[in-house]
Amino acid sequence: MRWDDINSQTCSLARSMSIFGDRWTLLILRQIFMRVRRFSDIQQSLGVTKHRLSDRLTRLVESGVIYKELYDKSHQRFEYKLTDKGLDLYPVIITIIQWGDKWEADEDGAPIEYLHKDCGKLSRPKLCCSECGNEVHTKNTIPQLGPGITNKLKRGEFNHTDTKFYSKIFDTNKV
Amino acid sequence: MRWDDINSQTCSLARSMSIFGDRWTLLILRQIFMRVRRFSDIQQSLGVTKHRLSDRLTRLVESGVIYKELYDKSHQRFEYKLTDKGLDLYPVIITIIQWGDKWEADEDGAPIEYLHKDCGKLSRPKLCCSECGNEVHTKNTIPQLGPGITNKLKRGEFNHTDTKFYSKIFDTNKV
DNA sequence: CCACATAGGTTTCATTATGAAACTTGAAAA
DNA sequence: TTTTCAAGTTTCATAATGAAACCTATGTGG
Repeated sequence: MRWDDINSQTCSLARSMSIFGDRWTLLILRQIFMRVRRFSDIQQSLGVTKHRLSDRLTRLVESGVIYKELYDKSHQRFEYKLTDKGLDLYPVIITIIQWGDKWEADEDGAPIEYLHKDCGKLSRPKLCCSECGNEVHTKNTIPQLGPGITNKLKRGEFNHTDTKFYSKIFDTNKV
Repeated sequence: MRWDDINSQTCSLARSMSIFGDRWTLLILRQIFMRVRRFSDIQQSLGVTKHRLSDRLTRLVESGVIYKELYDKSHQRFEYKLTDKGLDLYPVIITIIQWGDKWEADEDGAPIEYLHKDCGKLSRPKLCCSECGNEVHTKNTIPQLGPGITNKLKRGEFNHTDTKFYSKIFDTNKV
């Protein structure tokens, strides 16, 4: 299956991967979160080639994750800033960093720590239930078919790729 | 910069990307979380080529995210299961799915919903502070240099790549 | 017993994606 | 006037990926 075909699937993870499922995109976004917002600053700090960076930034603008803002009119130069859609990637980046801190850091510990303004303490953010506030993990959640699938099934619009994708997980005939 | 060089950086995000920063790895792990654990089941459900799948599974085993468990002795066949390190990727996958549900789903809504056993309600997990429990987002957190950097700086072991990486974000001379 | 099927791969080869380095462009600083 | 700089683009070699055929050790139906 090709890159561009993946995001046609009815799967939020697959669609997300079609936007930032590569080596660089999340690193670029992290720099932007950290206020490294100009082309050459991002390029030099990450060691990504200009070619690749240019391509990734274009794609991120196209998918509405970042936008360009003029900061030097005479040179027509831009800073890259996060849209609301991009700002919403903060939990994704933090969660991955948390995992890396725990499982891939060396003996020295976490490279960066996060101070939470609300309480003034160093925070290790956790994933919590929106309803009861308890921590969420594999063992205490049950995935079930949502409207994105059941509606399509009712209308008979569930395609072959999606059927193969979900039939191993759910009994899609039982809806 | 090459793929294999990235994870030598002192950055938890970069190191994580060197493990699952590609189109397929997180999709494969998601299937394993969803109990799709055999080679051909994963392969057919995702539409990934056998070649790629074989390669990705090998890498995930090597990096300690999954392990092989014999389920058919005469055929020497294995299921792929998550280690503790792999199970800890659940928040990463859920957080990305949440983002995809919000920003990339079609009108029908989320393909899959998650029932939280603790409270019996459909949950939209959020990132919360480990100390005070309040939600964590860009605006209310302050990143600061952690021991993973300061210790190396004190010992003079901070390399050129890392310096370039962090100097745009922090004043690493001030430590 | 023979032909065929099945799971879980590996091999081969064409296509894409990526990296490295040189080139471009327009303005400004020395 | 020459040089520098930011922000790219172009070119070309190398690496990653996809598609499809092949392999191997069972198991099954006739």
